[in-house]
Amino acid sequence: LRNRLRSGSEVTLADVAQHAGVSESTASRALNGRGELSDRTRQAVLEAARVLQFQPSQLARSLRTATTHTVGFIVPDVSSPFYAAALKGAQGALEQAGYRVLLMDSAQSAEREVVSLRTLLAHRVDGLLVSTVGMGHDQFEHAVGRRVVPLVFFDSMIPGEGEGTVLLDNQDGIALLVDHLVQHGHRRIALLAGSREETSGSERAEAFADAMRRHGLPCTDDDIVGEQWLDAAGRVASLQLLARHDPPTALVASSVELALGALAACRELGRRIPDDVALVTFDDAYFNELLEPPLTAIAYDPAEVGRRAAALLVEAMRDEGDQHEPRHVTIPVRLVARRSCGCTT
Amino acid sequence: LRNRLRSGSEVTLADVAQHAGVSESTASRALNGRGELSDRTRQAVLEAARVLQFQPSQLARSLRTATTHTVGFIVPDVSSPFYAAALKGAQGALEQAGYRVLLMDSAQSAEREVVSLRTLLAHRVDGLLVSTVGMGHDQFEHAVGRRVVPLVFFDSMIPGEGEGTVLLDNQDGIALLVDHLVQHGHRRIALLAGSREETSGSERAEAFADAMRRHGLPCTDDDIVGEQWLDAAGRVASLQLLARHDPPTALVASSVELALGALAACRELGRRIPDDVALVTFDDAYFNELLEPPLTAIAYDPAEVGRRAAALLVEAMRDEGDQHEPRHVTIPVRLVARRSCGCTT
DNA sequence: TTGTAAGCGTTATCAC
DNA sequence: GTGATAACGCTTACAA
Repeated sequence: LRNRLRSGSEVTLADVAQHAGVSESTASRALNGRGELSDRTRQAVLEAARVLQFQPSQLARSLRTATTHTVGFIVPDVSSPFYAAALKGAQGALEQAGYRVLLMDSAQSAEREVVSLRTLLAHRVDGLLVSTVGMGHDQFEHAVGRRVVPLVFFDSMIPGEGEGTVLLDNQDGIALLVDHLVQHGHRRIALLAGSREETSGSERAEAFADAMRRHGLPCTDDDIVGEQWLDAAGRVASLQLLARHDPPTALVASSVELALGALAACRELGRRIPDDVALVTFDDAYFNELLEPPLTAIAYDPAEVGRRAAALLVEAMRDEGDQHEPRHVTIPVRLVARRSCGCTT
Repeated sequence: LRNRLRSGSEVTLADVAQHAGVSESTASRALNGRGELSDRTRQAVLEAARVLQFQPSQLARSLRTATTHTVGFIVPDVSSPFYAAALKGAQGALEQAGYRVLLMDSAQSAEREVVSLRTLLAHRVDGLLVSTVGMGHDQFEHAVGRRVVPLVFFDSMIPGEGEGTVLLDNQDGIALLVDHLVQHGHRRIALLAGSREETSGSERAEAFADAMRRHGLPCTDDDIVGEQWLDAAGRVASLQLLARHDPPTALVASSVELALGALAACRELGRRIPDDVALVTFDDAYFNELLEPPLTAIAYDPAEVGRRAAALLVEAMRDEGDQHEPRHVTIPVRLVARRSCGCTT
């Protein structure tokens, strides 16, 4: 009783055991439903725990069992709609599976990502969910060291690393966009690109070049501009593109932020969408419909990315022993045509 | 060496000590910079730790020191732009102060919020940052029990609880909106309300009634409609309001989600903004400028809410002993006039 | 069915 | 300066 005051006022298993008149091990068993024991003692222990409002220390439990039921989650920017949604999806799925999430924001820096990784490992997380900003293999290896926790990448990966990856169908998304513009008769098309250090950035850029090539259309390095996922970057890139002597007649934005930047640039320049220049984008934000003009976009469920990644990770943590092949899942995307491409819906 | 294989392949302090040829206590001291010890041994230990890639177990450390350097963060919905931004602000500030964040999403349910609280306490977090969906005092007391961890509320609080609160200036924000509409000549104004269970919902509703009263304008319960922060709810409420025989000439949305719903409703009904009905809103999302028409809104820095809350919490955790008065901070807001109110900027 | 005791990886209090 | 040793709060063989 007085004991409680001393040790941080926490009720411990010892208190419960004493109150119930049994040993600590019996109390432990009763609470965890392990081993056989009489109904009377079990009830007594449960009752004692209830009365004392006992809450087992996860710390002590984890130290003993070498499992924390905690997973680390690393993203370039939690406040971005995509990552926020993915986080929500993952958090929900993980909580259902009995895991807590420890969150880190790498702030678009590979260096901070490495630090986050180490911090999370020091906390002995049972698994890791990461969207990398582009660590190299060496950097990654150095960060995790000899540690062997299951890890799954989502949205952005390091080839050959991790027990799984969950990526959007970037290839298909960009192809849908370009095909659609070509159907509208466009031939000079440019891409507003994001960071090529990230998988989604590089895949979308490559997919763009592929699609253009497939249609027999010209596509040089000059037609793929930008390297940051910021609307400011989208604006600058668009301004630059539209200032050409022979400007593109259509713009493909690699993300909605970039598209917003393009929209702003067009207003500044007095270019009308889609008449002067068409605009289509990856990411179908919930406000796309309400913009002027409504934006033609690639839609998908961002929370699903988090959920699938979580599912893969939970599986990997479950049978940690066996060494199975890394699993790769691709999240499907679809085209939502509105007015910014030239459609008159 | 072989030791490592046995115990989860983790390098422990014992390994470091052995490698450096010193005792565990000395190794600990060297790594933590406590106590005086010769430069030679300190170097030896540091070197051993480096070579072995030693990473102290935060688990063991926490169990021993009774401090986890972890804070729990509870929000109604991480994927909402506001909470995502607040989270980012808080995470950054906490990380700088040496704390990790354990995230929980209450999914708008008081019940789940209670569960989250208990989970976090079981993990022995050093502090709590929570935006409540509206637990009652009793529910709250029951959840935390006799536990005494510093807690600060942000955006939504429980009166009389916690070591501090960080709220937006809801009163001022709504007043600015109503005043502005009145200046435009509006007299029949209605409010699209959010959940009155949350502080921001109730304060905004009350502020609206106050402002109307102050201007000598009529304001009954019928003029304050809705009770959820969803755009779908905003749409339904708007539809209902505009279907009246004597519809309001201006709508004040309590949040940008609600405003988006209103926008959608107006389109469906063919009502033109601001000519047929004016629309203004709390929350200045980055796309407000690009909507049609651009939305007049109350702007503020959502990340700042998180940062301030984190600062308050860190302070409270630092001098946990002393019992000082709860601190309350109010985040200032400002009006950004665009076209949806009738301005012709 | 229940109790005893060892141990998880640290830090802190003593001695030496 | 440095090293035993005892916790921290729990789980789990192994005994009884």
